[in-house]
Amino acid sequence: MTGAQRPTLEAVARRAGVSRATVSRVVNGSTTVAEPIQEAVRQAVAELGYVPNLAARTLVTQRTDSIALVMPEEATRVFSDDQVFPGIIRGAAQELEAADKQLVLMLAGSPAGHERVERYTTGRHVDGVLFASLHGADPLPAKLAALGIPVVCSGRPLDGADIPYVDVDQVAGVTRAVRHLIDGGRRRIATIAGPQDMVAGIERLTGYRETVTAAGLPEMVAVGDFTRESGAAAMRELLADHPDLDAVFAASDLMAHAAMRTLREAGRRVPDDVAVIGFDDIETAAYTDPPLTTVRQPIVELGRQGTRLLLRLAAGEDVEPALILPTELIIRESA
Amino acid sequence: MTGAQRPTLEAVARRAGVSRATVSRVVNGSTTVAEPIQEAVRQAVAELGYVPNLAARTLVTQRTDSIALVMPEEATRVFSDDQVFPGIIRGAAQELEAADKQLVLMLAGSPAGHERVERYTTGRHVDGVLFASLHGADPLPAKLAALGIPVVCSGRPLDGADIPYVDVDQVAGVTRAVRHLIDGGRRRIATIAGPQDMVAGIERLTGYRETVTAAGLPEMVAVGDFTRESGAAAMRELLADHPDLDAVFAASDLMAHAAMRTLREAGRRVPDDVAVIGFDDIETAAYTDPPLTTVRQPIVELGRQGTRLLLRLAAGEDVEPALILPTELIIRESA
DNA sequence: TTGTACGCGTTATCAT
DNA sequence: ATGATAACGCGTACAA
Repeated sequence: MTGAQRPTLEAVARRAGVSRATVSRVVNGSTTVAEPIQEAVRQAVAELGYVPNLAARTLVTQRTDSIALVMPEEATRVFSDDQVFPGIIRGAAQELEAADKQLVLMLAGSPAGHERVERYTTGRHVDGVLFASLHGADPLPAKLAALGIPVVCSGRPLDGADIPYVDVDQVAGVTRAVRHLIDGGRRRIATIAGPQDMVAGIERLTGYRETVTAAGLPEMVAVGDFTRESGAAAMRELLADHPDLDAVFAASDLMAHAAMRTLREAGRRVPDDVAVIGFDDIETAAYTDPPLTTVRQPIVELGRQGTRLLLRLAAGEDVEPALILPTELIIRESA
Repeated sequence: MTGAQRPTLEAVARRAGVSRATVSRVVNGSTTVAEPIQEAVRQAVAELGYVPNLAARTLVTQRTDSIALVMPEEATRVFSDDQVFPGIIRGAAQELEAADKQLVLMLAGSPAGHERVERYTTGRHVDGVLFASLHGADPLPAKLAALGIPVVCSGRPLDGADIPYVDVDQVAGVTRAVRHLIDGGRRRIATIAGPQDMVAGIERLTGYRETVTAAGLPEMVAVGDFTRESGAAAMRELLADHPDLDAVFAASDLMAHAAMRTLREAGRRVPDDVAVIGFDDIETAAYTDPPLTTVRQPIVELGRQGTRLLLRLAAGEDVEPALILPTELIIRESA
């Protein structure tokens, strides 16, 4: 029982004994239609099970009622148990639901994928584009903005493009974490930094550097890419280079988790010998051994606010150039 | 520098000195166009930066080139560090990318959300719908199928509807896990079951029951909802009811993780006093203390295969009624 | 307040 | 092989 012709505006009009235009008005909530007629139309709509054809509507209104969420897809990272990207998806979905718009999810990992995203978004097939933290200085956001397409980034764009963005106050969060270590008497504080082609990686390292330097303490840095594997490798590197370290700030909880395990394997006790602090506050953080002290970022809220900003932009409003959300230091037992 | 009119087929045609129809043919890869003309058209397309208007195309072709991925959204579950849903998203995205189609993500948690999904999908705004594991006996898949809309479920539909689905062999996976416990000499094997309104929860419990019963062992069951919190509560319940248990099979890694912690807090050693096995093999499983023995399910592959099935269905092919993927017992140190 | 008529950009059906 | 031309379903000036 397939292809039963979908009813069109025309069919509803016939049924209700009015013109297409009137039906269109009722469907779109115009107030200039007499009440009894509205009622008749609504009845016909219900009887026929009429649903507007979005393609036709888009063709004339030039709106698609959908926005794209673009995420970098490193095969291994985006959907490991890192909760950052899922959190952003969820926040965006919530906000779009309220606005009755669709979420088109695009992964832009491979060059082919990136090309595809570019084709799709520049083709104006969406009303706006929300970029989740990109790698390097991707020129696409600026390109879209130049085309007049609403764009918002999650995380400050690295190429300095003048694109509205939402982010958490990375430096402040890291500063609080490192201060906490210092206040706890730690003096040889290392860091496992995030990837230096992502703004979150860069800023968290900056926060570390500024804070230890201001305290007159030495810098000890190893670089990872936010994953557990990289965290373990970085921790081994730090232990080899600085066997006397007494604390580690890791730029992600996953790296912190792996670092704790590596420390234990090396015979160091956490936090007695080495204190560890992470960043993110993923759910697992409360279940590590010992439970992880970490900097919580409101990741779902980031997705929501970014989407809200985008919707306002798409509605033609002026928006603030940046929206910075606060972080919170969650003190558990690892530091 | 905004709204610069997008070039249309008409503009390209003028530029290339041919008709709209010819440009359309070239753009859509028809072979019946003379080579030199093809070249001229392609040049014009490139110069003008022409991109087809999808709405116009959809209007006439009746295809949208997008499919919907519908997920239940329990505020807490879908995007916690459970990797099931992100994994399905990723698999679907990969497969759709290859097919050059878009992924429209819809969360159907609230009644309002569910209603929205229904409106959108029945409105034929997508070429097909992939449902991620649903709660209870949702009538929507069957309703869509009755409308002739291609539908595939991830996980067997609970209402017995005749919808094609993909799933892993839950019972076989659980059986292997419980057997492993029995082979290791365990005789008082409890389970922390998943929610009994989801097919994965039901089947994993079935697998447990069948296996322990076949071995002449007693059943000890507590029910959770796949989350850590519920796992901890269930473990406490089991300890209270059956203090002499010597093994636990948990229907998710998150619950297994929490169970291990609860066991330790109760003074039981894992695996010496109580062996623990989970289900999923999320990344964290390798990093728990001790590392978790678990049943791995190929979750990304599930998303891929489901999407592939859906695409074939949308292409008018006949497809097999079900596709069952194998699981694998990953033996680590908890059992 | 309601209806008429046009146009949105594309593909498909015919002729040629 | 190519070009007119008619849909596709809707929103909206404009007319009544």
